[in-house]
Amino acid sequence: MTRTPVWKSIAAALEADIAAGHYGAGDKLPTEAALASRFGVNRHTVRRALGDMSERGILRSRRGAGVFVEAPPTEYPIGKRVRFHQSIRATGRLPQRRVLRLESRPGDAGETKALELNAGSMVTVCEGLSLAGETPIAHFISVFPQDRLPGMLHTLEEVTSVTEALKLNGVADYVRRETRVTAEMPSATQALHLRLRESDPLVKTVGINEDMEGNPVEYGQTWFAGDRVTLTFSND
Amino acid sequence: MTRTPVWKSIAAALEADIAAGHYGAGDKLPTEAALASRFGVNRHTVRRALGDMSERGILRSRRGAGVFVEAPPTEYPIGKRVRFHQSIRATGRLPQRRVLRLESRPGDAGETKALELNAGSMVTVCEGLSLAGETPIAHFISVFPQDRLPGMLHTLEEVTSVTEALKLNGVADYVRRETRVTAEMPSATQALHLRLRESDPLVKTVGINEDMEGNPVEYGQTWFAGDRVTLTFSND
DNA sequence: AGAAACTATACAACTAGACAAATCATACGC
DNA sequence: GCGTATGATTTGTCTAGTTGTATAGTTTCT
Repeated sequence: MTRTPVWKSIAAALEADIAAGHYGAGDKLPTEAALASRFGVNRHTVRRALGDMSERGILRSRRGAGVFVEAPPTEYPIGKRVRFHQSIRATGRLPQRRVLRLESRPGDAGETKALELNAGSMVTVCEGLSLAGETPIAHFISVFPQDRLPGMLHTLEEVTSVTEALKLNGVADYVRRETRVTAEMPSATQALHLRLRESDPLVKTVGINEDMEGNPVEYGQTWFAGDRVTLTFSND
Repeated sequence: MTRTPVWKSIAAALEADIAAGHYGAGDKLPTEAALASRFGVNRHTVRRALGDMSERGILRSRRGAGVFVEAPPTEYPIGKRVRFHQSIRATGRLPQRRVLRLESRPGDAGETKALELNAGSMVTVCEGLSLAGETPIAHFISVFPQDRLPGMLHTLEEVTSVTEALKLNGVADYVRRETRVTAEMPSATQALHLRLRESDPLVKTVGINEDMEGNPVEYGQTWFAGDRVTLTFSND
């Protein structure tokens, strides 16, 4: 008789609730147990509905915490000027960076080549997370030439915006020379930091920013949580 | 689908930090609360990681004071006497070897030359993993001269320490004649065995041990997981 | 008979919050 | 200058709640 499975109608009911504004982005749904009793079914049946919605990106569950309504993906424009803080602020959320590592060391072959330095030149490395509000968006490793920007290490300890840090080091403006995009699977640590499963793919961008004289000032690798961000390219 | 528990990734990340020298012996780690927010998890999850590391002797915590680095994961001294079991035990952890391959065969050109044997002489080969506690530290291939040490093949089946195996074959003591160090990227198999990404570099050492009469008794190649081990050289 | 949907139970992993106990830094009194 | 009181920090412990996963059994439809 029941042509449609129970779990599908549960998913539909929950989607209707969300569409009606009953639950907004970021809100916590009732617990699986509560939903199970509300719909008069077993918890596993609810879980199937929730699992389906999670796969479609509507929900995200955190073990031990609950199930939450996911925000629609952030539009991240990549063009001549790539500015993280501006992009996030445009979506009405608070851009943040959390620094995981900050060090000076000799650059490896790839880094010195990208920054057009002599082999073995010192570089300043900043690794961290980009957040929109509370949600981690991306994991990045930025490499700066230390001889051209000797004060970056110190500046980055106090300033979280790259744009601002560069400005404080004499780079008033900078533009993106090139951006390469690939897909990668997250390492265990990345999955942890970005709060996603090891099976969720990342979008990796490798980019070089140069100052107005054409000198490279930053070689950056960024791993975006694929389903939280939509990269958009424009030639402006 | 979280294959590796979160707390294990946290422990691994902290161990890597310690191995990289971000926190030295005796240093105080960030507070549990700070680590929790850095990794985006609950404090209890951090505590589980710290507890695991404490059990392995890497950390020591004092109520009200903080968590301190007891011993860096692996300071691996390379000098006249290179003793894997001693080095690991000194860090308060259980040294282990897991044998992957054990065989006798004619030695190739490089092996017979290093061991000062006639071309085509038989050698005993032992390939395996070195572990500190649960953590794989290195992948090694040891080659022994079979005519000087005919019993090694059998002894190595029962004894995990090279020092002990050599002693049982009449080599009471031995010293390192020379050690060469290079960097290599791991093969897929090595990455798997050492539980690291194929992008994580290895430190490769090639060494010759000789008995007190100056006869080579072991020609060993070892690939260390670069972020878990710090090789230290001394001329004692 | 077999597959799909659903139920039932149990445990592991993680979150959340609260409070106790030890430690540390600082100000105060003398 | 020195000991002490005090309050903030930090780890240790406890209770409770939530999601993830595994196993096994029942119903229903074809």
